[in-house]
Amino acid sequence: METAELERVPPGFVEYLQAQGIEELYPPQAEAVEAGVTTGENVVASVPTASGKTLIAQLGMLSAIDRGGRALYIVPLRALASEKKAEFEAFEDFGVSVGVSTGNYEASGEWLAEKDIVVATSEKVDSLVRNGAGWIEDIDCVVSDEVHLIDDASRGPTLEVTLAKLRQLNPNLQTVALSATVGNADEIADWLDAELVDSTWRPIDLKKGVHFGNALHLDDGTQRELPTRKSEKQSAAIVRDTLEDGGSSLVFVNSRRNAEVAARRLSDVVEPSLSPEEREQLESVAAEIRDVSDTETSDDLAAAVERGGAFHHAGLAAEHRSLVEDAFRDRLLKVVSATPTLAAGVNTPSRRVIVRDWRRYDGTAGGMQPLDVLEVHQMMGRAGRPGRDPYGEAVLLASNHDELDELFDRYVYAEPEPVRSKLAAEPALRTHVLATIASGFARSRDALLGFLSETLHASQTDDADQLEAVADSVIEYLERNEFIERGESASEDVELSATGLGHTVSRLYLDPMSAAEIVDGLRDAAENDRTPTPMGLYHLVARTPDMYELYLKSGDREEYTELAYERESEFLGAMPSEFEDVRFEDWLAALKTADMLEDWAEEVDEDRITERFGIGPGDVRGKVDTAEWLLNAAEQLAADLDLGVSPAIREARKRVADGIKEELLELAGVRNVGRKRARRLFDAGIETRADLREADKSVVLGALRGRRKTAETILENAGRRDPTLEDVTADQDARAAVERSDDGGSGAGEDDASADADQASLGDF
DNA sequence: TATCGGGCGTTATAGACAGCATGTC
DNA sequence: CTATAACGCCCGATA
Repeated sequence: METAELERVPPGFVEYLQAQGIEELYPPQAEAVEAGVTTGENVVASVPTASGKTLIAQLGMLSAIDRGGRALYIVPLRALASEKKAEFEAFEDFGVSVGVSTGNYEASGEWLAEKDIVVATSEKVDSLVRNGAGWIEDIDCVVSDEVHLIDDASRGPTLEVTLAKLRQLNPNLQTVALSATVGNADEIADWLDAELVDSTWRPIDLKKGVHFGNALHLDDGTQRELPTRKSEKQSAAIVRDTLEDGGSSLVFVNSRRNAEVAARRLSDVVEPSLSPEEREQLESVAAEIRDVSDTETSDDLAAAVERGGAFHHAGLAAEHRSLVEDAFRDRLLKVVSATPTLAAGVNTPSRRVIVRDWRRYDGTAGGMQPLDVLEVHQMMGRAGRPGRDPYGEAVLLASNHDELDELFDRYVYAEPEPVRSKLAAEPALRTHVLATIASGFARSRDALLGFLSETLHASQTDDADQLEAVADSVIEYLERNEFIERGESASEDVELSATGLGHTVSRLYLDPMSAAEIVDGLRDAAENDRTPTPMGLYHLVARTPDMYELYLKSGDREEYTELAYERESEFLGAMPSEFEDVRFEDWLAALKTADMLEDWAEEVDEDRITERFGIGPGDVRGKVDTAEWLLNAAEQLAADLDLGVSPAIREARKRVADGIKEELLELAGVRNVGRKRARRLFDAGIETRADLREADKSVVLGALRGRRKTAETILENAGRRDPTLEDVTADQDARAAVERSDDGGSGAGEDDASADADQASLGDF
């Protein structure tokens, strides 16, 4: 089918496609049109990655918009939300507006009501539904990207419940679900009353294979010689081979450390082949990476990037990750070794994909477990860049002949697992049962069970008993913790309604178990008439299920047991017994997490923290972010319950959020003043907002290292009458002081280089 | 005498959503 | 309970 034949899409869209050289629809896309994506029909598309899924979604959304409707695009990751937004923004040329809504970006619900297309994460959509955003009911077409993630135990139920709610809110809603190739796409289609487009067609050929010894064995039965040199690893040989062919490689490994080690080694392979121009460009990417964070991880990454390689895992800061992704997409980086983050994230195609490790440590299973077929297929699906590579190649590595056969059976020829709902589990139902009751979707036990019968879970099981049993125990839990109340029991049914506290918990998007822990801890403090300390609060939020705790390493047990006794008086709620309580281990892990948060709020340097706790900059930022979020929730719970501890919580929250000691709170409240600037000003004797308004301008300028423009903005934000700094020279004492304490910080000031000379002489001394 | 390499025991193990109200170095 | 790779340490061989 030709794009010119497309109907029911906004004028301009066909031209937009043609401008990109798209004259003809791919077979799965044509199938989707036949199935009725453009006429409002529900469609489930189960097709390989990079086979034009997005266009199917666009056809659904744009035809809905053409009919005067609006569309919602649900993604699993924030990074994908930004990627999709950027992609859809091209539609603004023909009058289709786009907005994003994720936790950290563009929260305002009303503003989104104006947009034709809204991109959001599943949790955000769930939250919008809970908070009664009116415009959600006006959605005519919802797209669920990566719908197979319903299978994920921790986040899948949210997507499942959210889709069920959207469909209940608007019975005429068109649902377009995009899935990787899975074992049971037909079941998903049945659940959503959708037509199924099930295809294995790809625009570029994907060859899958296994490398063993000196040969690459491919799934079409052919073999290619690919020798490993002496003392060279298989992955190095394959990367070298790809390089000689002018392509890039993506290597999937099973741990962060393996990713870092592999990047170092594979950079050795890549480095000699770099051109001078490439070296120069890589050098500048490396500089940007070092700018993101001053940590060992950051330095190691920059060192690899300079040599044409990189690693990629969740210990990296988000900016690190996008720098690596962009440089790899631009073909500047020739090899990236990554943990599975990259397989699920933004689009990073590569000529060759090497799945080096196919087993991963899993503590709950007690050792190494093979990866799911679906996961390996997702990794392999990254092979082959449309329009750039003639084909893609995905390779597993075997170390012996038996493994060669095993890998072919297990992954190359294997069907992916079916998607199974994980809804019938207490943690998932705890939060969704409360939300369903609080937002009025169900006002009784029967209504609740009725709603649950519309989920994928119900369509996948014959007897509803299990779900019902879990739901009942969750109802009991929620009632015991005063989140819901039972009302009249009319005949067999029981009325259910949320308490004020329950509404707050649902609105804050907290796991009820986290809320219960927080409420208990805060009540304990209030009853004993104690003002909680920051450490007490950090520990309180660190031990909730919403915080992913740091892992206890060997030796940590002793260290943190000691710390626990040392600071026993600060903890909110009873400390479990060191000898009798199995929860002690978890409680200690939370203490380690709290200790890290306290370090951050005590202005300990990022690189000291990452070194001390054995984590990356991405972990620090992630935990700080979560703590900030949970402390905000705690503050609102405290206010709701009138516990009188809100000011202490607010202070602790601000301190982790900005990473500052108490004395800097006021300064950091000024716009454009963060952790570092506040410290510099304070050390120069400017301790308050009033000081900022009255202090000697040259001292302010000196403390801010002679950055005139920054200093002016800050003075203005502090409310200074006459913020101009013309004719003011930086106070050299103040300046020298900050540069000394910055420990050789990189900067020359904007206006003169003489400060560099000063610094050098100080350094020599 | 300094350096290298093998053998062996020890150690550690992927990921990342949400509230609220706007801005770090 | 299941694995694997990297690393630190010790020892002995080597230039």
